[in-house]
Amino acid sequence: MSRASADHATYHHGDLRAALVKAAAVDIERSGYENLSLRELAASLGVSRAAPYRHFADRRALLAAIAASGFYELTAIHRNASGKTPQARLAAAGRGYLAFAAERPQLFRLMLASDLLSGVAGPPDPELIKAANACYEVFEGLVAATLDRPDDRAIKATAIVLMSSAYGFALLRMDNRLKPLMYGRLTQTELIDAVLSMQVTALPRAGGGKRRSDT
Amino acid sequence: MSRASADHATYHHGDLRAALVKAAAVDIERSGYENLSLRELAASLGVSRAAPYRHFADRRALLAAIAASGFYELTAIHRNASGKTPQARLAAAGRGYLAFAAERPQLFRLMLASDLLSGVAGPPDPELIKAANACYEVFEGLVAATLDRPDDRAIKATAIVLMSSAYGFALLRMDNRLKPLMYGRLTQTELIDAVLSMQVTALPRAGGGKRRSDT
DNA sequence: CTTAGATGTTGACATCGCTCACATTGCGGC
DNA sequence: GCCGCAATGTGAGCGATGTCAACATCTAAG
Repeated sequence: MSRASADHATYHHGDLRAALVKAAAVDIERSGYENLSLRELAASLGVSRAAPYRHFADRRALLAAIAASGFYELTAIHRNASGKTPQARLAAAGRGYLAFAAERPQLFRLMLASDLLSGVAGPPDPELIKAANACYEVFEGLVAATLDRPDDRAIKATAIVLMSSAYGFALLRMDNRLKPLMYGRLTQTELIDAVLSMQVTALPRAGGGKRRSDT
Repeated sequence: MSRASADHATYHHGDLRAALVKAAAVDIERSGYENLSLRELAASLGVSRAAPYRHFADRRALLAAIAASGFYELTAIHRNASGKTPQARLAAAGRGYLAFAAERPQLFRLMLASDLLSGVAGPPDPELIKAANACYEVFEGLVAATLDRPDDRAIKATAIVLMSSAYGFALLRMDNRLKPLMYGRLTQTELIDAVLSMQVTALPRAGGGKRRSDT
């Protein structure tokens, strides 16, 4: 039941499925999901090359399972975000989200920027869709709690806009891509504050005003 | 055989390098950059499978060239954004950016969400870095023009926040991932308006105020 | 015309995802 | 206890892929 250790020669592998997901997640963080090799992965776990196919239909299915587990984790982060006010809870969730993306950038990229959910390389895994939607709904709940008059349109518009900001910033920040832009000028935390406060500033108006920018 | 019908062909295959980039971009839009096959690509152009290696060191180099050409195009879009006021020009550039992402989602993903710039699977291509930086700088210029007192910190903070929003929204919107969330409630254009107006609302304060959100 | 360099081809190799036939283990029914 | 069945792991192998080396061909310069 516990994680099978390499030294213990077991009849069969303890829980190969879980071991595969775990080891693959580590591999991915090292070299990106595009470069994950199933054979190499199997070898590193001491099983044959065909063994993974007893638990996953194909490579995409493994990646989908990894992504789904990532969404479960992210959902828990959102659920556990604590604070005295709804705004504080939302901000805490946002920081948790950005921390998650910073610590596991390649997993984050697999979850939200791969072809797994796009359907361009085959229909998306149903469990993955469910996991991603569940994560979104928790976030939407956090957003709804911060609105004074939470009608559905305002909730969704605000949630999507906030999510876009956090998502885009998380991806841009990864791999130190932003670093050359702020040498000695802006620290990461200053930037995060800018993102958060900018959104909070604009928040009350979101979805409500018909205010249009001049085209 | 199926020679390229280039009437100004100088030697064997006209301009194979450009033909490769162009055909590969089409292939990528159909099935994602992860599933691009060099051999298939070469065959579709009527050349042998080793021919591409006369122009690109490896598969990554081809992908990098495609991504770079995408950045050139995006830079041109930003440069050509027209409007009466700086704000209008910035908004026009934003719409062009979102339109680009909507029309060529897989190219957009390759440019901004692949492992090419991350360095996790080898050092990034220098030309690609240059192309991406050039694109950013044009955008930063558009942002700077909208600020009243454009000190460097404010410019960079605002540019990054705006870029994050547009970038995240573009990626979230692709593959109709947002569609289930707004059935009969929000149209795409309404959402785009929300993103833009929300940013514009918050814009004057960005990077300037020490205003902190309650944590 | 000659020749050097650029461009394209053929053959080969290692690796990859994936499948199939077979061996082994564990568990539930007798 | 025993047996059989389903789950799990193995090994060999197929087709496709990225990549390289040796060879062939064409262009352009001298």
